[in-house]
Amino acid sequence: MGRSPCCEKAHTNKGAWTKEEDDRLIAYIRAHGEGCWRSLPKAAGLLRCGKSCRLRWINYLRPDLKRGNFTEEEDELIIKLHSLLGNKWSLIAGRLPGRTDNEIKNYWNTHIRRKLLNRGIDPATHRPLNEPATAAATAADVTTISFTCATTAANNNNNKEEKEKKTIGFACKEEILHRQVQEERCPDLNLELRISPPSQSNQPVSISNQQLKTGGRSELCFACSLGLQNSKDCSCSINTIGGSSSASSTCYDFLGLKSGVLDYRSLEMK
DNA sequence: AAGATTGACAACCGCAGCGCC
DNA sequence: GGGCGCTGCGGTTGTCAATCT
Repeated sequence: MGRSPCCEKAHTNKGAWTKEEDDRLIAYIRAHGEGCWRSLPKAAGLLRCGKSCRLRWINYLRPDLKRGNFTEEEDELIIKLHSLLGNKWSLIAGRLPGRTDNEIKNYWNTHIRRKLLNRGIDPATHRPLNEPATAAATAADVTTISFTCATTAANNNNNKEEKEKKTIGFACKEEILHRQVQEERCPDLNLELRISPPSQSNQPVSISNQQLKTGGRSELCFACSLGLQNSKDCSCSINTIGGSSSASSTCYDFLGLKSGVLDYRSLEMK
């Protein structure tokens, strides 16, 4: 097929950004706003590709960024989120205001990995390093969780679902296992994780403890189940455009953003 | 003091998803 | 429905400073 390159590499700068380039980028975005990264460099008079401009802005120049060291609370929150989400740095960053996915990814690789290893915890599986192989393998499997139960009946031949199975999703059996693992790991951690299949209300699958209590509401999309009910990814029927309050309030509260369950300052870690 | 090694983090690369035509 | 372009994401690399030998 052959996609055109994102920029004319021969005429673009690479490497570290200069103060002047930063100033130009900031001035342009202040005047015109974010977006249209491909045409931005030319319009702003920068010899950079749009991708580079976007990265520079998002990771270092955005005014709402919180620079400086990570706090102990942030450390522990990252660990908890990583145990749930894996290397979904953008999702993790979304729970840490002022932090970027790149920053968190780097911090994880340089600090937290070592910290967990020092604690005798495998940073990939969040299980003890001396865990028997079978248990470790089980935990590793849990990091790749799927919609299998929710979708196999109706969507056996759905390629998209197959892809989701390979990436991230939640299966009923595996979800329960995941929750059990989570509880073992962090017995004091209450993330109010409520996951259910996307718009498969007639299938009694993926029932969390909370759902058992409430009768198992399950009409929400995957985005909603991740607490992204107002995101562009939300496709569930209850999240209508215009966002009636009843619709959005019906969505689950992954990680307790709305309910405040995930007030990490109140979380205790051993 | 100088070279080697390690650590931290900024930046790049390639791919996938999505929307538009 | 399929091609194309844009954007965002995650993995990897590059660079520089600090530390070690």
